[in-house]
Amino acid sequence: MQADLVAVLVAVTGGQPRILTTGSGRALPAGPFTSNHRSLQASLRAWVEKQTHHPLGFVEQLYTFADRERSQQLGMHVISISYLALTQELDETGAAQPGWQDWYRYFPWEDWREGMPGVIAERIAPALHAWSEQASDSVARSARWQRAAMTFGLDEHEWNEELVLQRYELLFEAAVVPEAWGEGEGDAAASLLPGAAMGNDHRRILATGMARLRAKIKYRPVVFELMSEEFSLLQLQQTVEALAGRGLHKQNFRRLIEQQALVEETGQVTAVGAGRPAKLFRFRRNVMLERAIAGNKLPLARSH
Amino acid sequence: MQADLVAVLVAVTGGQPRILTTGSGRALPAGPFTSNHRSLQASLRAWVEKQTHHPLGFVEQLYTFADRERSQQLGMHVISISYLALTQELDETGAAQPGWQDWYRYFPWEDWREGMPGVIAERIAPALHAWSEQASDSVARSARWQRAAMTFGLDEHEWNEELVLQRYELLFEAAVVPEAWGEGEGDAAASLLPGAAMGNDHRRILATGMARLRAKIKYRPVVFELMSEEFSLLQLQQTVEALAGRGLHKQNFRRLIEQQALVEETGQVTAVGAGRPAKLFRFRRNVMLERAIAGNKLPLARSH
DNA sequence: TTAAATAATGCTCAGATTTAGCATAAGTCG
DNA sequence: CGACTTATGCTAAATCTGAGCATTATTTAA
Repeated sequence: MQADLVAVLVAVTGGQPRILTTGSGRALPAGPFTSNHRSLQASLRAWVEKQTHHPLGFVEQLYTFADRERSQQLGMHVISISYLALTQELDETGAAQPGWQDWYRYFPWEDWREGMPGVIAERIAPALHAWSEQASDSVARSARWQRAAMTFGLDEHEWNEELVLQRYELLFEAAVVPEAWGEGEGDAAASLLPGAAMGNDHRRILATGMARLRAKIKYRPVVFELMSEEFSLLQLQQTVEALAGRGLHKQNFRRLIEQQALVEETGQVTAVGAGRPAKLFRFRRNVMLERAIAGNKLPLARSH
Repeated sequence: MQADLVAVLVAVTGGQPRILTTGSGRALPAGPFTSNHRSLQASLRAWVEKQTHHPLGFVEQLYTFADRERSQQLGMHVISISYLALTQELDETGAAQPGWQDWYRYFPWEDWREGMPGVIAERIAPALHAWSEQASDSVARSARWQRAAMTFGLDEHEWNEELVLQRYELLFEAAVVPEAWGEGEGDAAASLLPGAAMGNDHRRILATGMARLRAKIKYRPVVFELMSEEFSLLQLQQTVEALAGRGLHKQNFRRLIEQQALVEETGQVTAVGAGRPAKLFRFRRNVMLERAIAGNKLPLARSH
């Protein structure tokens, strides 16, 4: 039995959520768990930090799975232990590192910052409707559609940004993502959705990581791991929006951040472009402990 | 490399939260991951169901760890994958199964149903205070006490029932639990707290499971996996209270349950003892899907 | 038979939180 | 200077929560 580590390594650059990939964007970075490390997490940290030249601010285990399919030999399992980790894309010199991709490249339907993405009404809803109709009896048909509608915020249902994994799994079941097809099995291409696929079950792991992060930012101050030392509240908000895939109400966002005393003013203001200059803030790392224990909230009300 | 499965198997019987143990209550049930199963979860399910003669309603992975310490040979790791699973203690005939223990036996300080347990003021607070004082400088001392106070709800701090793991780890660091001591290392016994220890890191795993479950019942309808087919709202409430380790406000509890349409009346009433008979309810399994997707809430306000 | 005692339920209220906007201030740009 | 952009202050309304009062239905003890 062998153990692999797989990482969903997230950064937010220029208001876009990014993940580190390998294999021309078809895989998540992965490596064997080498026994010369004390623990799994230590092993992961060492390995990722060597690749990115950035300390990992936040690391969290996602899920462990063992799939026989993934191994050549029958009866042989590879155990994969997946992690979510937060970092920054650019190194100290601001140089771009290769391999980073926008995560909405893999999940175009997850980005609701500009409202419901066209792909949902144009492609996903019809596909899921067709899938619903394939069910044997009318009860199963309506159950399928119910599920589809709730998961994707169709009909009267609200969009819930945390259901990234459920949505992916639904699309998988409905066989409208290429991963659901075996090797060279039919002309899938025609019926496929936009959104890049990945090898193995890496897109599923990515979905798990996205879901976890979207849930986490609501009650733990992890966003700050993605920010540079000083930032404006708008930058902070845009980072949250990038991750959550939805717009936030600006005034309420600010109120909550300041109310919880998560940040302090640096005294500086932004030098740049148009509009009134924004005050700069820094994260009060000293509240880390309290908040990590007590919990905190980020507002996720809709915007506009 | 070898993989073990460890299960925190929870039931609530007679208003008490119970866990399945082995080795005279010194260990959690564990077994090797056998390769003749498709997945980890399938393997765990099969194995536990054989032991308990109960289908597992709810299974969730907790954490995977690899500790060199746990293995004899240097450089050899055993990977342990821990799970939380919910079931019922009694089999169909109502016969008691061996090995079940009250979980507060291992964590007496976690049961606040009758208010703050005496052990906190009498033993834990003094021990943690002493530990704080051992720190080198005054900043570290006050940081230690701050942490202790927040974690255990001392001073002005609120008790947070979800911090089971943090509390255990704090006690471990302060070396007031026997697991923190090496084999036969000194007369620990004198300074030890009430609360049964476990072998390996099983008490830590149990703490992880308790914490996860306490968090989960607040937003997923998992309590129902622990109930029998029909139940009164008081029984339901007492089950939640048993898990959460705190009392709830009865009227508010009912309001939330009914408001969310999680249950439906069976038309029956309880036959038993004192007081006005209670209506019996059953869980509306058909809302399982919606709720599993949409989330739901259990109230956890204090009672009295 | 009646007075506790025990539970179940119905309702109300005040305070806190959340959502959605309005209004204004302080800059940049053409 | 006027249009435009972004930052910020404030508030009203709706909802959610925590607490507690009051009443009803049964069992048990006096």
